[in-house]
Amino acid sequence: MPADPVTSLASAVAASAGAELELERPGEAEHGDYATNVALRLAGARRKPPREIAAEIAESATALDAVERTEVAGPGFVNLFLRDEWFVAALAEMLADGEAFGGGVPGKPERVQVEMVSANPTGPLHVAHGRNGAHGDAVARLFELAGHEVEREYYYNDSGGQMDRFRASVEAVRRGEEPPEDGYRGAYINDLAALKGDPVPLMLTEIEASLDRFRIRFDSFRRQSELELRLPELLPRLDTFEQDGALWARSSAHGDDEDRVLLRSGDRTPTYRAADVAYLVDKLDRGFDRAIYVLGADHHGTRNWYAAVARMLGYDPERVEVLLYQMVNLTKGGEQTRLSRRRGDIVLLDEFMDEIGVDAARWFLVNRGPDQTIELDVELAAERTQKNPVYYVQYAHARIAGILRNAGAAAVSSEPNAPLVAEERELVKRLAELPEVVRDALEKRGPQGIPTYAIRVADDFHRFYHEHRVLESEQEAFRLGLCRATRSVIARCLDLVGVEAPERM
RNA sequence: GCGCCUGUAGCUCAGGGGAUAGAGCGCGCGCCUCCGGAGCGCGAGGUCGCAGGUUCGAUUCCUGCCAGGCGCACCA
Repeated sequence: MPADPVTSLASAVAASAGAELELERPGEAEHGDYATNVALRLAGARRKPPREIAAEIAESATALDAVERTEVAGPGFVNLFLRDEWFVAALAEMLADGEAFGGGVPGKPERVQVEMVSANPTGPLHVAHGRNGAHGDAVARLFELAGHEVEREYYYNDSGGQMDRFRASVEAVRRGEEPPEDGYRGAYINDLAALKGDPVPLMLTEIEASLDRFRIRFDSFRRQSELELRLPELLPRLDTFEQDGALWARSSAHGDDEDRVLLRSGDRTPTYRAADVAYLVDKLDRGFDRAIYVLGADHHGTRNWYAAVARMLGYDPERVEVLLYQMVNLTKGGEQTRLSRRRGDIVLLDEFMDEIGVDAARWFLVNRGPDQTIELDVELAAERTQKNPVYYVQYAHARIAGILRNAGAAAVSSEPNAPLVAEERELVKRLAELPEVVRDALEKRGPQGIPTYAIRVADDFHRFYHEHRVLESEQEAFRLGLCRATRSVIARCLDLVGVEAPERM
């Protein structure tokens, strides 16, 4: 089992108290290292005053080795004050775990597929696609850290009206003509026209290059045209009906918000929704325990469609998960006006990365919860790029790397030579939070807690560093151990959001 | 009209049934004989949209209302 000192302590306290409980870090130092509100929760059921229950729990917890003393406070909180031994043991566990600290061994390891970005290759990626990828990739990394097997997939439409217009536009330019009225235009169309062959794979190659730069690698790609071939076999297995000359899925009867057209009236060609059916079967038949769709909130109307398809086909709908994220709203110079490509404003992912760098770009796009619309002032983002907290966190990492470089072959140990100082204890407690922070982020499919936590870690480290010397101090070995663990935690957090952890800056 | 999301400090946002609601930026004041000052400390700044409800306790949960965003295609 990977180290999780806080949970271990909580279990120990729970055992002595005879009740499930959680520990939290009080806001005030006088309230101890950890506190629990079980007594308040139990008061109703046990029909006893909370402070009375708290006193009993406090009494029994005092017997624990890790606990120096306890107190009952406020309406019935139990505050725990821990001995140095607990901090020393916690650090030792973290160091023993090394890179694995924060990870997990799931009771039931899953094969997870995260399908993300999936922009149709009719043009370069926008910042909104960046949010899709940043979010999806972070969730994927969380699953991996938790011990699951993850594959990243990109799905795209390579046939149909949109792609026809795209190809026609490139062809027109190649003939020296203007793209059709409803076609695509722009510098990239001219660039594609200068190359030979089908523009779709050419465009896809460029998209892949952008994503590679954005540090997202895909394990597989799926094309709509290929999947559609299975439709004649699959559609009869669905709950369908004919109306107005079209074939409909009766998805509203299976949990969807409405029915969907599968085959158009007239030419009976399959819709995108029909291709969804083939794709879902394709995913689930490949044996993924969990198929995750990452979709922009403008697709929220179809969030129940996928599970409905799974139900109609007899699959467990629990295997299908739709992650929604809100829009990215770019403004410039504080004005609420939308950006326009025409004005040469930044809306492309590549331009965004040019402007603020890959690290800040990844950070900005997972920094906020997926349910929150991102309001981004491009001017400020570029101007304040050096003030971005991402650099604050990276700086802490580089600073520690510097100390460890200077330390050379000096001994590293989790055993202290003297009583721990407040900053050391605070830092250990902070590092010990990682397993829970990671679990929480995975559970809510919201990686925004990671950057926030990373800032706190950097904060505690900088404070510790400012107050105490590491090298040539009487606590050198212990503090080097603390540095090593801190660096590892920061590196882990940065990795989870796709940001580099520099040795130097 | 219906559905989803959001309303927390000047700005951008975390948080979330409990003890004095947090961060970054911006603003004000301090700190470099010292392992990296891309740093540290202190301060000003909030009726957590409004009104009810549940609860010993609500900024957090529920309902209604107000405001904003996004959907409601035989586009993807």
